[in-house]
Amino acid sequence: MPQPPAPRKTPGRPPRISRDEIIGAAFRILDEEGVDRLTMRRLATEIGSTPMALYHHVRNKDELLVLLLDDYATRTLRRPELPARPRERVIVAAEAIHEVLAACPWIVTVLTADDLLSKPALWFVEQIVDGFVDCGLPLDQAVHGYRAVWYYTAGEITVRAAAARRRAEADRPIHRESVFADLDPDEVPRLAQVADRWEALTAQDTYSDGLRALVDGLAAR
Amino acid sequence: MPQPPAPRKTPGRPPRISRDEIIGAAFRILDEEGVDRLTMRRLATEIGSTPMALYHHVRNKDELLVLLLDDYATRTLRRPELPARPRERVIVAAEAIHEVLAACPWIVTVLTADDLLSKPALWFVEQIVDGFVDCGLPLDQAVHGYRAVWYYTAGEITVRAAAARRRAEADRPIHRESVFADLDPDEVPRLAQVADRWEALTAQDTYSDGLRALVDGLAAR
DNA sequence: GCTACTTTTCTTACATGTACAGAAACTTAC
DNA sequence: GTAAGTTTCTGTACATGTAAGAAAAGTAGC
Repeated sequence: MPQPPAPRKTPGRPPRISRDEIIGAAFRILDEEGVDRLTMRRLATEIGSTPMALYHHVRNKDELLVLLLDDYATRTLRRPELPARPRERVIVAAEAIHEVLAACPWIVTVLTADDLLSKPALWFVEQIVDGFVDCGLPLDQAVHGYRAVWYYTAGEITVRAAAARRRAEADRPIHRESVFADLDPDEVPRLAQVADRWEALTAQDTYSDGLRALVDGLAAR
Repeated sequence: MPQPPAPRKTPGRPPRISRDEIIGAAFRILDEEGVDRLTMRRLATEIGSTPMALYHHVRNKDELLVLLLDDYATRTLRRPELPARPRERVIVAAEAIHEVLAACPWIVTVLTADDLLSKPALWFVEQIVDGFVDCGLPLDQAVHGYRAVWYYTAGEITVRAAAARRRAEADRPIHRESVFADLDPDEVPRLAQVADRWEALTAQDTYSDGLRALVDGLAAR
């Protein structure tokens, strides 16, 4: 004879939805309809509930996005083969994080809201800190080194995402153009020199180059 | 005899408010009541107009904030004495930008929306690019160097602002604590080692240290 | 004067995140 | 059974940014 599915022991009204269900539905919406369609109302109807019911499982929309990122990272982050040289280890670990984050631009609004110290990322943070220690840095400085790498990485992602968003809304008169339009070659000669190539130059992906420079500089202390 | 204030020649309904007036009022509100009170409605009543009238002088709220930042930077940015050594020049210029931005946390939402290529900042960008060129970098690499510095700077500001915001809302169970609560010393030994000092370590201001490392690494190419 | 045109302002309306106040659906104690 | 307590859910309401269109206030040509 079939039992009642799970004889609950906790008091109170039994939940009809769960945090996992919310995250799953949110991810579906994100995937199929884009980040703009991911609203609390849309999400509620997706799981057959009401907007405010969500707030019993998630503090607010930002936390939901953080949880989504956690979930995504857990499924996506694969621990790479780490090179033996500590400096390379730092770089590979940072690049792995960067790669995952760069692939999901929707987290940008939350990227800074929590500094990516989610559990799946901890191993990578460990590798970075440990790599710096193996480079000869004292532990405290190694942590600061990780912070510097994180600042650089988070900045790259957010700035690049903003640039992409700006390109997408091509109708607006691009701010940069107007600034670059009348550069005074006496005042800012270098900028005037590259003005026409600025767009192309800044479109290049130089994350790894900058990262290596940063790590080199940090390890050389 | 007093003339009618300015015999207009342009057709159309004469404007009752100006962009400058909007920015001025916005700044007053920002200063006196904080960024949370700076809403389009509040701003409209401040200058005796209606919310939608603002939109004829400003594309949207983000652009308003960018304009505000421009205005603020124009009044605040003072060109510092630049050292002779190119590497130091880059650092001083970057620190000047950082100092101004760090002082007004309200721009964080816009920081990335436009990459600070506003006119008052151009001189500083020039100094950074020129400093890298004088370090021996080809012009293209110098521009990339500036980008790296900007990524690092923007990241530092936004991440730090987010951390401050999080500290301000001290009621919520801080995410970081829960992540750091049960660190497995076998899995992440370094992190477990610094877990109790993490908060203090990351609260330190290490912007300049990281910047120097980055610039050193970039200049060494 | 009047009409056409232009530019700015105002009114109304909507989507969004979320606060707040109960109502609903359980368990436990009697 | 009933009462108390706890947790989850629902309904309503508000502040916000802003889209769309109507109205207002001018100029230019007649």
